[in-house]
Amino acid sequence: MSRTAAKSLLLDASLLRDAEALHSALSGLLRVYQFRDRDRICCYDISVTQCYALEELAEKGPSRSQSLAEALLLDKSTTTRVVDALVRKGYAKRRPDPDDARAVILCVTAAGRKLYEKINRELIQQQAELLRDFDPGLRNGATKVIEGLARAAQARFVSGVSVGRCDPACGTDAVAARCG
Amino acid sequence: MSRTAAKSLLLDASLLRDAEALHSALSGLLRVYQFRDRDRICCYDISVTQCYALEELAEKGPSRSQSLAEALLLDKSTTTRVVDALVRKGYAKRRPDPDDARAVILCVTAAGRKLYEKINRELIQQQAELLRDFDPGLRNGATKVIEGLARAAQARFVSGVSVGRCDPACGTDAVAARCG
DNA sequence: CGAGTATCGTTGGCAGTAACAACTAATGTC
DNA sequence: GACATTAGTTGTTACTGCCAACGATACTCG
Repeated sequence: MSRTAAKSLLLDASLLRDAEALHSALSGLLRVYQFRDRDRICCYDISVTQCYALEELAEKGPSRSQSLAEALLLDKSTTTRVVDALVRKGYAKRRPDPDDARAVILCVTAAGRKLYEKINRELIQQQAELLRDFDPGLRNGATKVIEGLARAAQARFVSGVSVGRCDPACGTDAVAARCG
Repeated sequence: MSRTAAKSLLLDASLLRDAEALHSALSGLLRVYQFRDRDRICCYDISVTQCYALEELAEKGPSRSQSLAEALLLDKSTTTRVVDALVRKGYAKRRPDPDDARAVILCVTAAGRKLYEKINRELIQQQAELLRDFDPGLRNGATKVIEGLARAAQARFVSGVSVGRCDPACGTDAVAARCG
């Protein structure tokens, strides 16, 4: 055990350096892409979150409100309101669930699918322009790396029990507010 | 030119596939990390955007409101309000700019720096845990890829003239709202 | 069966995010 | 010194996101 501990300590220095670099790089990436999404998606008729919801419904098919919330990592109340907006704008609709009178089935309308596909095409087109400057061999690798990172982050940050989060180790003092 | 065009067409198929895969992977990554940030940062006393602002001021030093807005890719009015919150909570302060009576100099307070460093340490620690499962050779590569992607996206999505965005080619019809 | 409990989704309330437009005050420019 | 420009703030609107409370339905077990 002491050997392992020593080794782990040795690794820690470089690991922390890497973690810091990754953190910094990811911050930048997130910022730019959030900006891009605001900028592009909001040129149309819906907000970014609304578009994510539309995407989820369009790609994965009809869904209950709760599973949509889980997929989007949103609170159920937020999901209700996001769907409200989509319904109001005619891009989604709610149907009663025949199996459970409490639940609703959410699905996209034809207009919703059309809009989603249009936005999606544009976003992908933008990625294509960006990738065009990359070495073809790197392109695939980049996606692989992102996917791996996303998977790892999903597993680690979105605590196993699906919705429950903020494990006891969260922060050290001012945790009370949201994690109490 | 026709040869180039033909070649470009040939490339387009694989390029589009790659773009689609990247788009999808990035969507997931963004979603998980946004969730993580909400979850971790909001355990403390500030919101995600407020933390980004704090970070910018702590890492890059005092700054005018406008350059902070540019760095965060936010509207100047949003920036004003984000800073309002930080000032109210005692993490930042505004000082008059001796060179220009219209401008203000924004800087973090000691409490602000302390809070930022604490949050930052935690976020980096989380990345380290995540990276621990990665092959050491891959770790560095991952960061490189993310950095490259962020740079390319910055250059491409954040149109050259710093703040001006939504070029004429944006979307095709419903552009009016924000880009008119 | 029927009381108690759990779950599904909605609503209310609050703070924050984000944009555009209009505005004030200070600078520049001619 | 008039006129446009720039820096930052404020007003307005819509959306995000959380927690808590609620009504309605479903489950459970005595």
